[in-house]
Amino acid sequence: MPSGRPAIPLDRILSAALRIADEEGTQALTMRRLASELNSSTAMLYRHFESRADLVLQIVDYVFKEAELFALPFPQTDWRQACRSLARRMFAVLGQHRGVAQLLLEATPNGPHAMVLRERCLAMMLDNGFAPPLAARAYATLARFVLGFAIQVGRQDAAQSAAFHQLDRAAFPATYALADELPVPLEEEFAFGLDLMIAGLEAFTF
Amino acid sequence: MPSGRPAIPLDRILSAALRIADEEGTQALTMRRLASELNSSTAMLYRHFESRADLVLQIVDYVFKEAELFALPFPQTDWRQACRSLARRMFAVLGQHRGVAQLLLEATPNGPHAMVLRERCLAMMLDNGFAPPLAARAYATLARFVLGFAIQVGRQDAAQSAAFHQLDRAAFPATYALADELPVPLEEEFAFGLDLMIAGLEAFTF
DNA sequence: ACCTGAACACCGTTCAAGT
DNA sequence: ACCTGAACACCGTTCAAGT
Repeated sequence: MPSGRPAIPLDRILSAALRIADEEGTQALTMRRLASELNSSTAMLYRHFESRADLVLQIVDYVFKEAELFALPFPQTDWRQACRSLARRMFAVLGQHRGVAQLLLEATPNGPHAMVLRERCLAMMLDNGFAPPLAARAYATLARFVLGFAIQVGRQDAAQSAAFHQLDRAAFPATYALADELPVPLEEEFAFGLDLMIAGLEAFTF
Repeated sequence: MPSGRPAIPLDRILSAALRIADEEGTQALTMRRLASELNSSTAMLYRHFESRADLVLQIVDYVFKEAELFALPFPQTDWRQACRSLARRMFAVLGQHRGVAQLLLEATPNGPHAMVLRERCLAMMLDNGFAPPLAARAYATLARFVLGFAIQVGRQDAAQSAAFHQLDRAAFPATYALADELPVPLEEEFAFGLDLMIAGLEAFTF
């Protein structure tokens, strides 16, 4: 092929990387795998990214932009609903992209989209009468709560549910009695924990 | 050296592995590194562990045993204090051993110690009048909350705190106003979130 | 029986050499 | 200017060969 071949656009690299991470898991996202997916070489990738960690950073920002979390409408009338819907949306997005939550552990998102989202959320809390220290702690805690649960998506043992019914009833009476309720699906744990935290926040806002 | 040299005891391997993971991070815990720490070879490790994942599993169980979480006294008079102290202890243990929380993501702990701990916690909740579905959800959610936060220990950017004071005040008024409160230390986020969840649980227990 | 050295098939990263 | 093939220093895992 002659000399006029264009450089591979960044968007195409990132979407290919995201697809690999989602479909085959984070560990399958290697520089060689990504390069071969693009019919190119690993050295070419180092023209776009300083390192594998840098690639990860750019993928995270790409997802934030794709999800347009920052564009969520905030019904300022009720901070409970605003917090609930934002947290759920964020959890859903991170859960959908398996690899991204794990990547988020390595680098806190300080890209432009994440900053706008934080600003809008903090402003909403202040508008609703949250004292400044409470707003800061509430936002930080909720954000970390979402990430902490999102990172655990898809890690449940399938074989675990049957084990609770085969326990020694005498040694584990309480666990045996709750065998029908265990294990709790992660999504339900998330929703329940979120409701508990919002209910707990009520006590701080009069 | 003659033939009588004994096999390396499992405890010595696991404690060496834990020390490497704690001091140098999970990524430094390679089979070669661990083998050379023991003045041995990688092939020898495969006599004790089926794979690296299996090594990880045994390290997790080793920590549970070391921490003796299952031996915590439960003051059955107050479920709030019992939940609070157990969650804090667990968080502290996991936070202290940097690598272990990360390893816990890969394999839910179903070792004997984890099972005893779960039994005692569920029994305590039932004794305090929790309805069975509530006890199951409360325990599952609290356990996952602890792990979700513990896994984020030690991942904070040191350079981040200064950034909040250098923001464009017009574009980010709320964030700028809260610059003194941000970022919230992870330990404080954990304690605050735990208090919120326990406060939220009050509503379910009359 | 237990361990070793060396091999196999991978990684991330770099760089002289091509067009 | 942009890309490539090949190299370097690593991985986890396996296995014939030693004692």
